[in-house]
Amino acid sequence: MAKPQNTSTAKTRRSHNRIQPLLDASAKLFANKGYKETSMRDIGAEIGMLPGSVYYHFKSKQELLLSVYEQAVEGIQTRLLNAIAKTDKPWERLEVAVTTHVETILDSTDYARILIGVLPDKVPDIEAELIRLRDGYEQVFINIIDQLPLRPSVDKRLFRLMLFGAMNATQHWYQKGSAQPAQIASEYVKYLREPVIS
Amino acid sequence: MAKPQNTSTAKTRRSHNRIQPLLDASAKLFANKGYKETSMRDIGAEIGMLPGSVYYHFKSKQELLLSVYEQAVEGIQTRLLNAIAKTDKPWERLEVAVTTHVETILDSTDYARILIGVLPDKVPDIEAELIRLRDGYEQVFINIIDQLPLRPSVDKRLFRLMLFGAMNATQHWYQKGSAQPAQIASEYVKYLREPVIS
Amino acid sequence: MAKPQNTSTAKTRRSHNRIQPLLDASAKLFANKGYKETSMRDIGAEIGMLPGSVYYHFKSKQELLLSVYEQAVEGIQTRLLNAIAKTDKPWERLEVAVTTHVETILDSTDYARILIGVLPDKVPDIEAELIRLRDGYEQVFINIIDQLPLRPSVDKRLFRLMLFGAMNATQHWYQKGSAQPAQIASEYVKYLREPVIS
Amino acid sequence: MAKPQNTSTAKTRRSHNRIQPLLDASAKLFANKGYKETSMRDIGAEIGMLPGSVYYHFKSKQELLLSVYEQAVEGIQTRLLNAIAKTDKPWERLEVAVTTHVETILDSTDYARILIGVLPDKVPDIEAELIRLRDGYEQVFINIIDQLPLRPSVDKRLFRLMLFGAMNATQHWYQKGSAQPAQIASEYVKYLREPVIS
DNA sequence: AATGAATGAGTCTTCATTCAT
DNA sequence: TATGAATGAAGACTCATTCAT
Repeated sequence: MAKPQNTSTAKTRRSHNRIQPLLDASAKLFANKGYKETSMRDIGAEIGMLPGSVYYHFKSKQELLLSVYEQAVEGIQTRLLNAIAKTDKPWERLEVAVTTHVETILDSTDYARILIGVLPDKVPDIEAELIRLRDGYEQVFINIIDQLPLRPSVDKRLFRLMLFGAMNATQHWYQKGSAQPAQIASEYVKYLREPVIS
Repeated sequence: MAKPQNTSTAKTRRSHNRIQPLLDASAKLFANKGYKETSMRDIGAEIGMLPGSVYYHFKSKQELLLSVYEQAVEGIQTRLLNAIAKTDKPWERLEVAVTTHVETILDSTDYARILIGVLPDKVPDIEAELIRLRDGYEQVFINIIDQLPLRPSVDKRLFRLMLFGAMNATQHWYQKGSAQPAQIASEYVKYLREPVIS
Repeated sequence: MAKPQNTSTAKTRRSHNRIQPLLDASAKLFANKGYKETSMRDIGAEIGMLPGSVYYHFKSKQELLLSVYEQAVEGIQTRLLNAIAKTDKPWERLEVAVTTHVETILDSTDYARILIGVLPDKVPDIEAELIRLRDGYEQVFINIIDQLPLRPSVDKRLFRLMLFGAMNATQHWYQKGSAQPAQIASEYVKYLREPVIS
Repeated sequence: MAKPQNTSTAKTRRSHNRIQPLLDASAKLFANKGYKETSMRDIGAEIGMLPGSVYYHFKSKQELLLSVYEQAVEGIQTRLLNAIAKTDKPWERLEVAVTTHVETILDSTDYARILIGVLPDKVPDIEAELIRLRDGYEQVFINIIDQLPLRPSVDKRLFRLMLFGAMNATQHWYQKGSAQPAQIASEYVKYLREPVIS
């Protein structure tokens, strides 16, 4: 997912110009090693900054995670909304959405990977906030699925949770070289949309 | 999953029986807080033992995790095999398997939850061993899915990974009171087996 | 051996000057109690610092020892070279060298005592480095002995090892008040230089 | 040095028959790794005994060291006395003594190596006792040197300390294959006895 | 805006020792 | 005689955080 374009004015940008590198470094490390496994020293070192200096910009490690999380959600959500804007057909929209989601959490910047890799319940102090952010994003899926012509017996919430579980799990087994993210995504949709039985 | 039943006499039981409490305590804490987030002090305290004493029984925290993991795999696998033994029909077998898996990781002991909650790549030193154990269990699913009469265009590996992702994710959102684990499971199978489209 | 004189101004001195006190404290404790017997807590306490704080300056106990060892070698070597520069006569040079060595390891700073008191093979991880440093110093003696007009039947290496053994052992039995280090040194040289037989 | 022959009666021997293996194991480990570096667990393991069991035979690690030390002194002393009994000539006696000592601390059992390798001042609680034992042995050398026809200007104590330092240091640099212990020993005596100057 | 220095609580682990059995 | 189990103190080291400069 693209780093969120900086919309701030020249003035604020100047004073905050270590913020973005800091977020990028954190995103990278949180995504690759995990939140707990990443130290403030690691983060600082990544951009040639001492651990104490990081505190000038963020008042705690949790704040850092929160900011990264915010940018991550904003980024993936923007991308998703752009992608689904291209069509009106419900199942096509779902496929595009699934493809976008899977592609984003698999190969793009490190930001989106955090959304799946860092579990809110491992950071109790900001768990609620993290979940709130994530829920905002998932709402897009709720809407898409809501438009789907599904049999009444299908529980749309369960359907979404199933889909999310499947999509997010790709991060744990996907490795470059085998199937492409987009292929995985459309297969998943296909298994749900068409009868799988021979 | 059943804790290995203690077949020893009352006499011999006295000596060995700090191992199992230790494993139980570890399972509980690893499952609830995470591996890294659980300290040897926590584990010891859980059964009224000092941190150093734990080392009489396990030579490292990793060894403890490994043992817990082994028991977890053994337990869930036994349970699964028993469950699917009741029927021969492929789709029924799958449904039973999915139900068993979901029920096990949701409500039974803390052991099975570790299988989903503790990611092997967070414990590099024993990562391979952990994966090996887990793969043994997943093989059962591979076999079940292999027997399914699926359209040739369905990639069985992807099908399984999708299912696993969906099943394991339940652990992150399930809360007692709403849908029952068994219901969730059979819904998931239904979405795959029957056309969801109205 | 002279501690490196601090040439910095009062201003800059403030920041850096915990390193040298730390080395001094380590030298003292390593020399008096031994490497293994000295804890990071001991070292920190010696200069009113908490154990964790020591790690701001040195990344491990071994690094600390290594630095102390380096300063020790540098100090004794400088002192030795200065001392032998005063004369050209081979036996005089040896006597001056022996005297300097013995005096240094007996009464001067704690640094030199470490060279004899801390055996490299007790610190396997940096053993090679320690030996390399020590060898650099011993080379000076090799050169001095090489200039000595000795009977061809004398094995210069053994001669040196004998001398070193004798000199360094003084540290284990010497106590202030009896013979002076310089006297001991010149006696040792005399026993080798002149016939000891009546 | 030969393990001290067991002079106890059949009765006491029977009850103490784990003592000697324990001492042997300790001697081996203390000599190879050092006193502090050897744990009671290491010692027990060496003879298939649990750490707690060792305490049935010795009430502390220090007691163990003390016993090992006693046997070591007894052994090397017996060997030395036997060796020097063969001649009356003072310088020959010295050469035999030096040879015996060096051979013993270099190649024989692990016992004698402890005498040089374990420094009494690292075990303050029994330091005095250890020194007393060692002094008993060194007395033999005092006597031998006393018989030597030395110039009056030679300080016999210093002469002995020099010799001991040289002899004991061999343990730190000697490696099988180069000069033989006996050769080293006789060279050392030669350097003192005959003028080394060409 | 950042650094250098330090803190204090916590991490896993080791080990001499004790003691009931 | 020896074991199994546990203790408690200590070990090296890590880390989020603070703060004067």
